[in-house]
Amino acid sequence: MTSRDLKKINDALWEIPRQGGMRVPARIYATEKMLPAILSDKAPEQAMNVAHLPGIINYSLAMPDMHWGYGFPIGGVAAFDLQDGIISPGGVGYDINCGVRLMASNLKRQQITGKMQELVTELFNSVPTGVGAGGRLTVSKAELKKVVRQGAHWAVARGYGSESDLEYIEESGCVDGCDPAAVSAHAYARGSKQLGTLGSGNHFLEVGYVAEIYNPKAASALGLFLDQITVIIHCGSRGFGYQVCDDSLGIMDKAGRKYGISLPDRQLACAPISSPEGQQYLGAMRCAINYAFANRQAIAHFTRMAFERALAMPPAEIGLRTVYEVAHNIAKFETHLVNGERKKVCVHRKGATRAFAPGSNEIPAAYREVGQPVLIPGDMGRYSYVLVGTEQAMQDTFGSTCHGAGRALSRTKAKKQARGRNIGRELQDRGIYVIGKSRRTLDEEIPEAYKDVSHVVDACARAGISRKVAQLRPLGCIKG
DNA sequence: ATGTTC
Repeated sequence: MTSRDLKKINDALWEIPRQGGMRVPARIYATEKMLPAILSDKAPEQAMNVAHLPGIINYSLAMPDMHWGYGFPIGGVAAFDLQDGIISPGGVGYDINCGVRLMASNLKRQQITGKMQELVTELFNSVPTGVGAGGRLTVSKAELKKVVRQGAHWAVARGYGSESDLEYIEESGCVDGCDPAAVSAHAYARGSKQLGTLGSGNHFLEVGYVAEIYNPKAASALGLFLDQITVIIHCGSRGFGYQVCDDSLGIMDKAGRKYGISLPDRQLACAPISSPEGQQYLGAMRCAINYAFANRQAIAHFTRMAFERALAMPPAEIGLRTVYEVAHNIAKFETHLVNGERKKVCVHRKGATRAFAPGSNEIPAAYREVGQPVLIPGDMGRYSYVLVGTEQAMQDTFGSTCHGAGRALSRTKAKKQARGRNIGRELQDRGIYVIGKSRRTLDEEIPEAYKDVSHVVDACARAGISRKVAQLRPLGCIKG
């Protein structure tokens, strides 16, 4: 695809007109400068494919961090009519409820100078990390059924973190409508040993600090101040969510044929929301959503413990509280304004973040005036961002924005570029102490493997679908 | 993303 195939809507928004079997146009959020990289990938074609799906409302949307994914593009947002529309596992992704928690402390950067190595080591020893990591917290299948019903509440009830965390998690850390009977024995078996584990790939736990504030009023509402020590936890539903997704694909493939849904790409396999197959996936997916909420809640607890041990300070002095937690691989029923009327729709966000406007009841009371916090991790070496949602996002993107930097290099290309280098040492020279479980992951995750997240965030700000609040910079990190 | 899986 070339830029000639796009119609310019404004400086940060482009449209692929409806053509062929597309039911709606596709819209890409990006600045002109970002277009060549976006168009060099198959992701725009995937956004067009999504526009073919039954019941899609308004547009097939793609955020500036879009790139190629399974069926739907990563960075894709699509809402479907509850009567005529579909639910698709490819529109959620393999890592169901992959998401990000931001924690902020009472500490200033200067207070932990020289302690980063100890702190990161303690974190690495406290949070199981890497492919197949598990074992810290093992639960029976019966207990796991409670986990998938209760989400983060399950973790808090068992002493992992506090009640006050729950208010600051999207959906308060638990969604309704889960169906534990829709989850396979294999998924339960995989999930039983993986609560409180980080995983691998782009998942990480990072200690950083507030480096810049763009919006003092919003930063103050979120309790953020310059040089404040922060923690970002990025992970998902581990083998449990993966298995739920995998189990559903075969079922969806058959359902597509049964209901006569014609697809431009088999990976868009889906079923009508109202069908038994659609309901089964929704029930199982919601179990995985809650599993991920419980997972991040347990990790947050281990993080607090590690801080206390490494810094030899009491919890009140460290003061690590949850600023907010977002999901960025999820499908949810939400009420949006469609053609001037409030309507409940099924929003798929795959590598995209909810970004609700000021005033929404879904936002914690303390933040309601400034909008929903949106947490955008960058790469290991540069920076991450805190944004807030806007009214424009409610009107244009079903209350959604970007989710991260987006890959610039494939894993294979990144590994090739990292050959002969010592990535840990390079990052240490930049003042970032990293412990990685495997050298391979560290190589795949070199900063150059990612686009500059500031460009992504600026495109969303320019389009008006979120506002910049603060920039965070890394000091230490653990990786799978 | 996942973990060694027809």
